Amino acid sequence: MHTGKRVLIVDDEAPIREMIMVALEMAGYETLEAANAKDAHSVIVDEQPDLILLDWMMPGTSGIELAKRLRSDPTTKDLPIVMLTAKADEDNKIQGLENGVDDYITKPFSPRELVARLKAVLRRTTPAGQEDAITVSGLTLDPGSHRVYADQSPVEMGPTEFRLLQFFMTHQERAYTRGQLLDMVWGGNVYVEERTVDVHIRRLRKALGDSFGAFIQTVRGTGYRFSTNI
Amino acid sequence: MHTGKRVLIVDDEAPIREMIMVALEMAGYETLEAANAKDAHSVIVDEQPDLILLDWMMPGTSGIELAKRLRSDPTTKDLPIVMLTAKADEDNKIQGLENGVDDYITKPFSPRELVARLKAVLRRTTPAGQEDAITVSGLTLDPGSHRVYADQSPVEMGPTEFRLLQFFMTHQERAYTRGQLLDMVWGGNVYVEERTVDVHIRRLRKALGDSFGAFIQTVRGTGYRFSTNI
DNA sequence: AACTGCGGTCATATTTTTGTAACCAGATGG
DNA sequence: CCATCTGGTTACAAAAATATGACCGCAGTT
Repeated sequence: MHTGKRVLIVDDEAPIREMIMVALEMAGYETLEAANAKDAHSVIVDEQPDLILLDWMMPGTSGIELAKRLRSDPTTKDLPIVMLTAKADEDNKIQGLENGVDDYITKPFSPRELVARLKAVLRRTTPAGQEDAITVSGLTLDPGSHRVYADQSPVEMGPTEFRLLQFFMTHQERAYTRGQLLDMVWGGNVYVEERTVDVHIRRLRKALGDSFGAFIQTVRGTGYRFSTNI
Repeated sequence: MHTGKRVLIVDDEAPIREMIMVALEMAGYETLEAANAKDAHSVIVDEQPDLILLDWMMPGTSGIELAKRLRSDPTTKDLPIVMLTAKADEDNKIQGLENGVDDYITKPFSPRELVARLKAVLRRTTPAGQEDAITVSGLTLDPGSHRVYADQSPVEMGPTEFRLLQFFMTHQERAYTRGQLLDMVWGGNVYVEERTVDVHIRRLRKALGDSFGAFIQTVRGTGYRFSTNI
């Protein structure tokens, strides 16, 4: 079974990370790891995992602190977070849920339980952008067939334009800087000129034609935005 | 483009510092320099740079030592650090990351890569600002989408007008002089005529139309005020 | 090797934005 | 009612940001 989903494990204790990694990899997930909140943040930006498994208690920035930060950043606010905690502390649980954590697992836990919970969280958080086609005002993007339709007729575009459009259609009505788009669409760790974004925006608009291309709006001094509200 | 970000370069070799300074200044950064850890510390305290670029190997206190020290001091623990090292030594990298270094560049490197990495680090360490939309009497300003709505319909305006309105909507019912507005909206250390404010007020009022423009009120002899109380 | 698709960069148009100056008009104070 | 202030408007040129077209190089094909 291959979900291809990537899970980032954040815990300061290496043996625990190791144990979890083994469990998840046996279940068909890919894993990434980080020993502290700061590293975790870098990995998130660079690798864009599908879910993050976060230890509550860590030296330095605590798990809850990191969760809060991820929630407040528009580029990571939809990233599912599952909290790990050593004690079944109800207060923590409440606090965690209030901060938008998606689930909560108390140590010790069985690998079986862990995998089951992750699967549940992923099931209810992913269909948004991964599986189903999105349609807005006659423009349809289907991740399954990897195709885009403008009023039923197929539109040709390159892979980067496709990902860019996919990102925009799943994040409408919000302005993104070129830097943010590079992080989200190109992925971190790649160092390309910000102006390159302009060029791909251009290619995307051209592919979409005048009427649909108008959804991709320039926000002067900031970046771009997808909106059907012209 | 002026980011205004200040980068402190710490390296014992003057030519290297020089080279880096040129590269960064061309990219719009302000630079500071220090030849050793001790000087660096003074500069950090005095000038409070936004990021520090730190050579690994230096006579006296090593870069990693300084990094550790900066991390342990509460006043500097959030200061982003990028390490420079002559050799692509994986061990160093690990050690560096464990000590909370934000990124790591191995010499030799291209100015392009350097600038790109610094930009990426600053991007992920600079916290996001105000995110929630503000609505007053049918006038909505949404920082997220970077849009203004007057009774649901989008209003077009330039970046400066947007910032001006944002300032006003977050500081209502209070008169500001042109000088204060220049400081708060344009930012300090820019020299522009005070009368320029009048022109932007005019543009903002025009964009908002008669009814909403009336919220921007002239306070004769003083400056302007935002108030829904006509 | 020639061809092709794609991504990134650059140089050059084009469009917007911005700051100022000049000129007006209403308010203020004798 | 006049002399002045203070703010309102407009026009305009410089500056900044974005759009666009062309080019180059790298992989994968033919």
